[in-house]
Amino acid sequence: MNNIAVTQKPERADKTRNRARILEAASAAFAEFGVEAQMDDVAARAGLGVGTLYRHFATKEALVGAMIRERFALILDLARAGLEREGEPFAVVKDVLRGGAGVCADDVAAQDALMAAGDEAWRRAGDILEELQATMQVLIDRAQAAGTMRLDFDSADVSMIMCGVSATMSVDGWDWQRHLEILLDGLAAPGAR
Amino acid sequence: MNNIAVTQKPERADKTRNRARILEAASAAFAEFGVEAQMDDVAARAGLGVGTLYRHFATKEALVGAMIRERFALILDLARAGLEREGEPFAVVKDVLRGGAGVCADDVAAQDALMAAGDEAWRRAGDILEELQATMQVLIDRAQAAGTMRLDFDSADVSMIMCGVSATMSVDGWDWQRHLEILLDGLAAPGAR
DNA sequence: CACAATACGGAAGTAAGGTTCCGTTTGTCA
DNA sequence: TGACAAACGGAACCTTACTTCCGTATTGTG
Repeated sequence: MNNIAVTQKPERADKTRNRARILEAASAAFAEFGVEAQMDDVAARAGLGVGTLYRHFATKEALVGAMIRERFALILDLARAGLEREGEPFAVVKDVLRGGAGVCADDVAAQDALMAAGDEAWRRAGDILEELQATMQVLIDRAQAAGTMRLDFDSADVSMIMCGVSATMSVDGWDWQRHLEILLDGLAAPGAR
Repeated sequence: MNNIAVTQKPERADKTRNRARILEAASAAFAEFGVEAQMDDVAARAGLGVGTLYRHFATKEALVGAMIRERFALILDLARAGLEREGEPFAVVKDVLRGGAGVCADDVAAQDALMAAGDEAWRRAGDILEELQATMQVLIDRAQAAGTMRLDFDSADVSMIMCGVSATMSVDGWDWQRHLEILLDGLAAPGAR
């Protein structure tokens, strides 16, 4: 984008530090209040003024977008690790999905915020989401080729079911792990369970 | 509640008519804008002033609560009809769930509004939800007794998975029916599919 | 038909929270 | 160490919606 002028001054140290602080504070704030978390609160937790927050992230949506990126980068790592794994391919798919759900569940309320995030926030993470989808597709292809996974399911559907599971994480008393397991059982090839 | 004085004057005709209009208008507005639908807009669609809207529903939350009631009353009818049906009990459970999802999908964006509704709105529909749950439990018991449905699932989990499916309905390009079918396959007794 | 009683209309009030602005402070480099 | 650019702080601003209030209109009854 703006890397045309390659010889630019390095970023000031406080800026780098503060960006990290903001992201951390935002995680905490969104975890506590969901989407309702307030910019003032995020800034306070980071020990900074709102003005500073806004110089790092021009809008609340941009901040949420950055958080989405971080989270999906984590999940992408899991999926990539799955590519290397030996063993029954459908089992690998299931483990990756369990892992991904785990990442979301680690921080349920922040998850809540992501679910309510606008299109714009998601667009900002578009490249990572695409890569994640491509990786999942490879894993799915393997499992389907092995005959252990149902055929009418692809990487686009992964987002759908993970969104469904995530949506249920924030309700007390609901057991999202069972929800996920039911879904995973449903993903098995007919007769393979 | 306030039916102690049984001999009260009948409601004025315009009041009854307007209440119905508001509910209809609210459906349309929520369908178009989700939770973001505005009270002013609902009033305008009903051809009424905001003041009138507020005399019928004291807060936005109360209005949403009334809508939730209406919707779940419909689903409750489906579940009750399921009680009468002959045939394989797990198939009945599946059909009722498909029907319930259909009711939600009829009006996806309104569904969106319900998902984002606060606790208070849900509490107002508490009695219907309880009855729905009790009815579903009967259907589930039958299916589990027949050995065709997985045993680690009860009526409380119904809300969870339906919420998961509903969360998924409002995204273009996602096939919530497949999502539901995967879940239903996962609900079968192990080895029964 | 007139009179209560009930309901309606919609402008104005209010609260909440995202965003801006500009004076002050901090970091970097010579 | 001094000077300039880059960052910061946070009070004030502005928009957006929900809600209230009270004068006006409608309904139903004797």
